Amino acid sequence: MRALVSFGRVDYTPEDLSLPMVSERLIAMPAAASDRPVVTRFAPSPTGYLHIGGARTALFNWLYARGRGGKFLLRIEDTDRARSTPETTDAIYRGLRWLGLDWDGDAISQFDRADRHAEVAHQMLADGTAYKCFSVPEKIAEFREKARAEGRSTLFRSPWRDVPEAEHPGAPFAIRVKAPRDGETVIRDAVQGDVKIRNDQLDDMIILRSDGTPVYMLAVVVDDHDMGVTHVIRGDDHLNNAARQMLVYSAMGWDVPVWAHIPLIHGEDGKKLSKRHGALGVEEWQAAGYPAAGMRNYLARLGWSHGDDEFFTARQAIDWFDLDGIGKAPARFDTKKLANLSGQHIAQMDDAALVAEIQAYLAVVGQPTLSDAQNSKLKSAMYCLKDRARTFPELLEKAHFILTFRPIDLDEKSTGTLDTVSIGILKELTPHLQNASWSRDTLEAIVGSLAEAHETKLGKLAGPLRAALAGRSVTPSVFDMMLVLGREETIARLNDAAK
RNA sequence: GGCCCGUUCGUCUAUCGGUUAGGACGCCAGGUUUUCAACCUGGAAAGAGGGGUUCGAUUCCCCUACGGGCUACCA
Repeated sequence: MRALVSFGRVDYTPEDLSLPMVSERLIAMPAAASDRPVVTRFAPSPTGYLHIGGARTALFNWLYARGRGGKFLLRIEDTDRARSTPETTDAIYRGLRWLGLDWDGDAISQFDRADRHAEVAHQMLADGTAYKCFSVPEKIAEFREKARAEGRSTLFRSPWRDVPEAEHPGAPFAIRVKAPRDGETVIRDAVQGDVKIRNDQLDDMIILRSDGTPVYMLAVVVDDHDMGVTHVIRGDDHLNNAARQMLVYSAMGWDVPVWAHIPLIHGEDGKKLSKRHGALGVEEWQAAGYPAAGMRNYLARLGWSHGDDEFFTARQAIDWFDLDGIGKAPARFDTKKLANLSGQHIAQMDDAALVAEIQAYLAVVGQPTLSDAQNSKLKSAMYCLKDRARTFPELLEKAHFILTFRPIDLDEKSTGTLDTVSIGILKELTPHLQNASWSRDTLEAIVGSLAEAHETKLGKLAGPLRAALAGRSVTPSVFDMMLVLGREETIARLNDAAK
C-alpha cells in the first residue's frame, strides 16, 4: 500500500493523477510503516557540540528504534562546509557515545550525496513536477522586501512556472517544485495530530540552486527516502517544513514517513536554549560529573512520560517508550531534577561500571586518572560512597580519604577541629583499636564508650576522628572509613594526627 | 505582516466528560543523625482569561492573551 494518497479536491479521474503537477491534496498516511521494520534517524548539523535538545531528539529516535527491533541511523547534515569540520562532527559522535546512543552502520554525509539530490531534482524536471526558474535572487529579495513593507503576502510566484521550454533564455536557472495552489496539505503527525496547511500558503520552493547544489529541503527528503527511514522524529521547528517536504515525496511518488514533531526544550528561564544558558553542550554536563544514565533518564522524561514513572533504566525506557507518550508543550530544563535522578542512578549502579565511568569523567575534565591501586580501593569503598552522591565530583570528594596517601593533607576546617583536647582523646583511642575485632559493631562500641568516659556524645568525637582519618569534613561515616582503611592505616593516621 | 504549534502546582508531568485534580523534583515544618548526602512524617502549591456544547467540563469547540516556530538560491 502506498503511504501517500493524492486526489483532486472534489472527485478525481485517472487524468487527475497523471497531471504533471503535484496533486492538490496531500495526506501523509502513516499506515505503511506498520508493515516495514522501523528505521529512525538522527540528522544533526555539526556545530561543534551536541546540544541538549539534539541529544533528546537522538534519544527519542534511538529508544523508538531499539524498542522495536528497528534501526537507528545517523546522518550528518554537513552541507554547510564552513561549519562542517572533522572536529565539529566528532563532537556529535562523542556526545552520542557518552549517552550510549549507538547507531547502525556508518554515519552518512549529506554533502557526499549532493549528486543524488541533483539527480532527483532533474528527475522531477523531466516528470514535469518541477520547472526551471530564471528569476535572480536579487529581484526576488526586492519583491519580498516590498511585499513585506506593504503588508502583502511575501510568497514569491515565479513567472517561469508555465513558460514553455522554447522560450527559456540561455541563462543559469534554479529548479523549483511545481506546488499545488488549491486544496490543502495535511501532515498526519504522531505528536501534533493532523496539521492542515492551505496549499496557497506554500510557495514553489527551490530544490536545486542555480549553481547546481541541492537545497536542504530536498536533501532531507531524498536522504530519508534512500535510507529507508520510516519514522521521522525531530524538533517541531520542522513542522511547517514537513508540508513543503511532502511536495517532493508526492512528486516522486514516495512513501511518506510517520512524522513526530516534538516540542523543543527551553532553558531554566523558559527562554529558548542558547549560549546564554551556559551549559549547552551535552559534554559540559558530562564534565560537570553527571552520569550518562542520569542524563539519559532525565532527557527521556523531559517531554515524555510513562504514567508516574520517574526513575527507570535504559531497558525500561526502551520497553516503555512510545510516540503517544510525548507531550505537546515545550519543557524547561531543570538541573535540580537532573541531579536528583543522577544520584539515584549512581546509587544503584554496578561498582565496576561506576569506577569505569568515573575514570572517563576524570579524563574528560583533564584530571589525572586513578591508578590500579586507587581503582580497587575506590571499588572497596563504593558501598558507602555511592548512595551519598549526585555527581562524580561529590562522590570523589567523599572518596578523598581512600584515594589519598599518608601523610594525608588536612584542609583548614580539619586542622581547626583537631585541638589539643581532641588529640588527647584520639591518643586514648589508639590502644583500644590495637586488638579489637575489626567490625562495625565493635568499633562503634569502642568509640561510644570512650565518649561516655569523657562524658560527651559520639558527635563530639566524630569530628576530630573524621579530620584525622580523612583530612576533610565531608566524608562517609567514620566507622565505614575505619572499616575500609583497615586497622593498620587507621591507627597510623590517628598517630599522624596526634603528633 | 501571513501561516502553524502550544498553555494543569515554581519545574517535569498524570488525567483520555463525573477524581478531595494524582505523582516526582524543588520548597517549608518536624523527626532521625558523626559531617555532606540520604532517610521518615507532615505541609503549602495548578487547570491563562472569556464564551459556548453538555445534566456535568482540566478534558470537546470558538475567541482573546501570552509563549514558541516557520515564512531564504540557511540548515
